[in-house]
Amino acid sequence: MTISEVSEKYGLSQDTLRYYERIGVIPPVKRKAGGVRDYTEEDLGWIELAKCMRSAGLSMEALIQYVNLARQGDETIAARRDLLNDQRKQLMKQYEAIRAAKERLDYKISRYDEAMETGRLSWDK
Amino acid sequence: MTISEVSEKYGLSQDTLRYYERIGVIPPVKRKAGGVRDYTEEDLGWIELAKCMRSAGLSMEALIQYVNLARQGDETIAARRDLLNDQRKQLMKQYEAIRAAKERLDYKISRYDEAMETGRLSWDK
DNA sequence: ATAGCACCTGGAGTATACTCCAAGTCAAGA
DNA sequence: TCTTGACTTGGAGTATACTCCAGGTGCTAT
Repeated sequence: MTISEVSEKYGLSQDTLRYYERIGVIPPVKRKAGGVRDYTEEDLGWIELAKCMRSAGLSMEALIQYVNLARQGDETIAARRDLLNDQRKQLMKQYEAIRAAKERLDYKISRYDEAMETGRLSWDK
Repeated sequence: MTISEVSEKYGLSQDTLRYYERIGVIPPVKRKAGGVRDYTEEDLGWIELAKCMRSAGLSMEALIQYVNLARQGDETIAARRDLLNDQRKQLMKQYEAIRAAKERLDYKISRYDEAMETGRLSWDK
């Protein structure tokens, strides 16, 4: 699969795909004649993983570490599991922060909806 | 309340508090003699709101817009409600992204936990 | 009165994550 | 053969959100 097809498929720019590979967020992609990238199914798996985790807010650094460990083989299984657990913890914190903010927004919005009838908003918190 | 007390109370650096005020994430804080900031309860409310929304990932720009509208009075009630609704939508998207990533992490972690017993990991997705 | 400390401002510097660009390679069609 | 277009690399530039710093002011305790 070419870079333009992968870019299309995942909604990531070609620059971003090359950047991810350059810094190690995904492992190196094999090239065909002329040095042109030819993405395999496995490459696509890494890209999808990176996209999923990035969209949830995981840092590039965490992804790079995970890829580095994965490339070192089975001795790093425990380290990888620990890394994933750490990231899961981060994610749960972020989840809670969003839940709290959403609750606050819902409260404010309900007050604004009321205010739309009276034309003014007397108290704000 | 002084800036050092506010910094302590909310876990935001003094630099960050001054920065938030400078760019308009919170409205201007009244000064006492010598130009020193003296935060009121209302100021603290704005800071807490900013902290809550920032921790959930809302952009500075959205907060600045909200503060600007709020400072213009009751004519902007509808605009503020719309802005809050937009931000709520963003938040729900982020919530879903995190949920999906967490699910994927949970799956991977469970496979790693299994692999800890056999010492290797045969398949990865 | 003077040393020390908390505070002030304006501006420069940093980290993260892209995003853009120049200059070059290569394969395919006119 | 020549041009076109997709691809390559290395490096520079950008946006966001801080974070740090120099130089200065003013209250307070000795």
